[in-house]
Parts: sequence; structure tokens; C-alpha cells
Amino acid sequence: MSRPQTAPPTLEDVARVAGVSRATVSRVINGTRNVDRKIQEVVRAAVDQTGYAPNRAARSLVTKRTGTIALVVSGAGEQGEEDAFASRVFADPFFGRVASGVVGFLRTRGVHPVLMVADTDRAREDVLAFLRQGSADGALLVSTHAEDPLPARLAEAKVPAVLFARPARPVPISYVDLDHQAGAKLAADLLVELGCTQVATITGPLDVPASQNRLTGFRDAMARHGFPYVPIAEGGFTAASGEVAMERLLAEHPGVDGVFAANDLMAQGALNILQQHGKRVPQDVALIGFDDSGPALACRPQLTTVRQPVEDMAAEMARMLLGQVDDPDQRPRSVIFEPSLVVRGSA
Amino acid sequence: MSRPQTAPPTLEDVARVAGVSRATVSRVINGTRNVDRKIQEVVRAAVDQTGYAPNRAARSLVTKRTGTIALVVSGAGEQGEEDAFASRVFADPFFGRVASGVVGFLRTRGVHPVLMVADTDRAREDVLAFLRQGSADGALLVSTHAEDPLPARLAEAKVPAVLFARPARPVPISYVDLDHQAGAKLAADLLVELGCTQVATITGPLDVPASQNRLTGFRDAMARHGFPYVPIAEGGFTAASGEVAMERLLAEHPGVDGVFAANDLMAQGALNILQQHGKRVPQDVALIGFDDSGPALACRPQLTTVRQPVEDMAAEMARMLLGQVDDPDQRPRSVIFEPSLVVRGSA
DNA sequence: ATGAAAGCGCTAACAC
DNA sequence: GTGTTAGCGCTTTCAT
Repeated sequence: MSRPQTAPPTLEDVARVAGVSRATVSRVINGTRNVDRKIQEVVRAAVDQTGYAPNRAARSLVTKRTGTIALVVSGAGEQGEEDAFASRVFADPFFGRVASGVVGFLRTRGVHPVLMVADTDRAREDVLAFLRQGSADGALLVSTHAEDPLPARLAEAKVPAVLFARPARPVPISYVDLDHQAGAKLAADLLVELGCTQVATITGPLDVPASQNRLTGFRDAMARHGFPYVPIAEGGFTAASGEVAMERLLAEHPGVDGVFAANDLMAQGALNILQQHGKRVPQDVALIGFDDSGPALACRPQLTTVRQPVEDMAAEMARMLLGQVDDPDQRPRSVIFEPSLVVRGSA
Repeated sequence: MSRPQTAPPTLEDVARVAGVSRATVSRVINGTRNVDRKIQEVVRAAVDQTGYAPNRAARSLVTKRTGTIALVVSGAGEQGEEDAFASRVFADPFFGRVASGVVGFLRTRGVHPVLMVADTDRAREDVLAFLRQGSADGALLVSTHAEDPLPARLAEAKVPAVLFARPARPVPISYVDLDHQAGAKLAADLLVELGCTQVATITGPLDVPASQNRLTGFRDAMARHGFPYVPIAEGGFTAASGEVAMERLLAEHPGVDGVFAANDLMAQGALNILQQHGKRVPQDVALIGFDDSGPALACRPQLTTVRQPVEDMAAEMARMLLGQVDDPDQRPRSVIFEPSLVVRGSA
């Protein structure tokens, strides 16, 4: 460290110390081309000695790559409640799992995710501009809203992008998703196996494909078991909405003995209400959640739930995105993950 | 949009369309210097027409600013369980609130947070390198580990940085924090007011200053109320650790009638155990949490808790950091927030 | 195998 | 008030 307070060392500095040209240093750093063994060592020594680290802006300027991707959470833009959207979505354990999977995958690849929230038209334009002028190499999109225009915009801008979950309306864009129907079937099968005969379900917002698929899958499986009618109550993927839904279900169908909630948060809410009404879970009512996120373990009894491997799915998104960045002409692909049943105490 | 598939428009392109020089376009875009009204309009029109957006890399190369800051979560680097750390921390609602506050503040300022996890020495070096060679203008650090060397390293590298919470050992670095002692006192006062006489507390990890302060504040307040002895059980800020701690407390002090848990997650765990042992909350045992995060609302009864305005604190961190970026010679500052009591059903 | 030199897109002196 | 010009630090032909 010969230069205490000064500007960071540049390629030029390293080259001078090593007694070679900038180009050579650049080559050994990037591992391109053949460079003489001996020279490589000399250069590496000079790098260590100077504490050199490449300037990403300069590199990016010439390579047109940033080593950065956007991790964007997109949602409905209720005017004037922007921050509310952000806090709602970041409070959901689901998003934490996505972030965890993405970071876990990217960390070893020298790529960094920048967090963006796209909850208004303005914010969406910002995201688009950010991507279009190359501030990031691509985007990972978690959309919470069916009418989200961002997927289509990204596709038409030909920005490398991967979605979590299939978009509500067809868009030529890559995504990872879960076999929601299979997951719902897992729940239905267990409920029937347990002997439940009055089964109901708390769905997610029905404009979201995942909610629809879970509902459809559940109904189909129940029908196949000889239960053509399944009462439903629509929730909003929050614990509070799960409570409201369960109240309604109980009011309309007091004899319900099995409930499938489309996520763990709503299952948690349902559990609260069930217990409040003196129903024992799982003895009086069997309850199954979806996701297998943190709250499932915090409940008493712990939630039997359909596990969605969110971290793996997020990692796969990142993998796909990087592939797309390397080869922009790749056509859209999708990877579907299989859910699994995690049996705990609630069913 | 005259150039369909080609490279994004540059300043040069805009200048040509507007019939002025690059410099002039740059001036109107950055709002510097006086530029003739009429010309401004012409330029803006040209910008719209071309769909121009400044290239951040190029700009950053000359300004030495990136418009990016690092949001780093730093923690103990248990060898080989890197991803476990990431998923643990991102699963904590606390971190979501930090992210939400940070994003909320930065979004209007054109600054973007990049997410980094520093859980190993290697990862910490990466963060440092990232910052030192100017890939980000500064760092927001949430440290979960008392022995974390990162704050000191950041300080000595003279990287603009702000911590969430005062570092365990003195470091000349800015931070925001909560008056933990005052928060704990709020809890103690309520418990005493409710008539509890056998009060215990579940602490956070005792090497973390925040945990220590909450404990000290609680003990002091209880002592002042005439209760010199307060049984404690140390937890790890997770629901599961709260369960273990509560079990132990109950085993050693079956008559306990008031519990203060150092965060909501542990309070939730404690609640599970209490109810499992047939204790009614709040009738038999009054229970108070800390944070006022999501899980507090999902519990039954809902948690009475000491609110920590995490989003505001995070926003303040971001504000302080940007100030520091603008004036790097600023000396370290700290801002302490006041907690407040949120009374719900558990006490 | 290595060096010289051009240039990525932008800002900031400096002239006019 | 506006244009000219010199780089910022890097990669990458193109020579050698």
C-alpha cells in the first residue's frame, strides 16, 4: 500500500510496477489470451502490491456489461401509497426467500442484484430506463399483480429477464414456476385420506394465475375423490385476510372439517380463527397451508403445508438470466418445479 | 425512435438532432450552468425524440459517483453454511423493514441499493473491494454479529458508511440506533402496572449491544420498581429460541406472571409454550415483545410490544449516508430514535 | 506473446 | 451562453 490517501490504483499503476503494458495486465486479469507464465506471476504480484481492483464503470463502458442485475418487485400502483406497497411486500417472508436464493446464486458469480420496486407507472418507467440504457444486464421480476404491464414491456424492449411465475397474460418471456395444481392435489389427497368430508379452501387473489391454479388443482382433486362441491373464500395472501376468509367460511359452513389455504400466512390467520371458535386443529378441523415459509413453523400446531422450493426457484431464475445475458438470442424458456408435502401438526 | 434495433442513443445523437454540442445537452440534462430557454426546449425535445437516457457507466467514470449504495447484511461466518446465513437473515421480518425503509427513501433520489451479504471473510473482502474501487458510493450496514470486523474496516478505508445500531466496540462511524433502555423501561413499567410480581425476560444474544441494553434497561426499571431480581433466559432472536427459553423459564420459575421478550419472534415462541402449558395470556402471564413487526399481529392474542420504527430508522440511515457521500469529511454522527409502547392483547 | 493506440459515453475546464 | 477539447480507466483490434 504505497499510496495512502490517494486515488485507487489503476491498470496503469499496476503496469508500471510490473514493468509491462496496460494491455498485458488487462489480459492476465481477465484471463484472456496467452500470457507468459513468468509475466503472469509478475503481474499478479504487482496487483497484490498495489491493491488493485478493476474499476467497474470503466470496464462496463467498453464491455457493455455491468455485472449487475435488477431484482424488481412489481405490483399494483395504488396512487399515493407507494411506501405501503414496499413495506407490504418486503414484510412477506416469500420475498425474503427469493432474495436469499438470488443472492446465494449470484454471490459466487461476481454479479450483484440491485433492489427495485415498481409499484407506479413512474417507477416502472424508471426500471425500464435503468435496464435499457444498460445500468443492469437484465432483470429478475417478481410480480404481485395480474395486470402488471412490466413483463410485456421488458419483453418488447428485449431486455434479458426472467419472471417468478407465469405472467397472467401470455408474454414471450422466461419464467420459473411451480406446479401449483400438483401442490393443491397433494393437499386434497391428504385431507381426504384423513377422512375429512366437509372441505373448504381459502384462495389467493383470483386474478393471480398461481391462485387460480391452486384452486383448480384442489377442486379437480376433490372432485376426483367424490367431492364435487368445495366452498371457497378469497383472501389476499395475508394473515389478516386469512382470518376474514375463515370467519366467513365458518359462518356459512359451520361443519367444515378440512381447510386448504393457498399460503401459510392465510393458514396462520385461519388457525387463529379456528382456535378462537373452539375448534381443535387438527382433531376438529384439519388445516393445510402452502409455501412452507417461516410462519408455518411458528404456529401451534405447526402447519402441515405444501412446500414450494422458493430459494431453489429463485436461484434457477438467476441462472437462467445469466444464461440469457450471455446469449441474448435465446428463446424464452420455463422451468417448472415440483411441490412436496410437509406433514406437521395441523393436518 | 429513429433507430429501431441499434445501440441506445448517446449524447452525441441527441446533440446532432438538437443541432447543438454535446456539452450543451449535458448541461441541460444535469441542470448545470445557464442555458438559453429556447435551447433547453429544443434539447428536451431531442431527448424525448431519441429516447435518450444517460449511460451511468460513462457518467460514473468521470464523476466518480455511481448513484449506487451497498446495502450489506453482515454476520458471523460459520464456515460452509453461507447460504444458511442469508436465508436466516432474509427470513427475519426485521430485514424486510430495513429494506423497505431504505428503498422508500432512495427511490426518489435516483440512488439504487445493491444487496450484499457479508458472512465470510471472503465475502467481507469482496464488499470492501466493491466499495473501495468505487462500485458504490457508500454502504449501509446491518450487522448481526458483535465481533463483525466490517465496521472498523469500512471506517479505516474511509468509505462513507452508516450502521444500523451502534457497533459492539467503538468505531468512528455513523449509526442510527434506538433507545433500547427506554424501550425496555416501557415494558417493565407496564408489567408492574399490571400487577405482575414474578417477572422474567428472554434476552437476545448477549454479545449484541442491543440485547444488552434491553436487558439492562429492563433490569434497571424493574429494580426501581422494587424488583431487584429478574430471571433471564438468553435466546437468539428466533421463534424457536424463544420457545426453548420460555421452557427453561417455566421449569425454573413456574410462578412467572410476566415476560418481556427482546423481540417479537421470541415473544411468539414464548406464547406458544405458555399456551401449551395451559397458561392464559394475558390473564395468567402478561407477555410483551419488542419491535412491532409482522408476527406481532399474527399471534393470538396479538402481541403488546415495544415499537421500533425500523423503516424510519432505515430511511434516516440512507439520508445520513447520502449526506456523507456529498461531504466525505463529515465526522461520524449518530441519531437515536425513541421507542413507543403498542398495547394489544398479550399484556 | 506483447505493446501501441483507439475509443466506449460522459463531464468539466477552458476558450470564445 | 455555447462549443472545443481533454481525459476518466478500461478492453480490444491491430501491429510487431
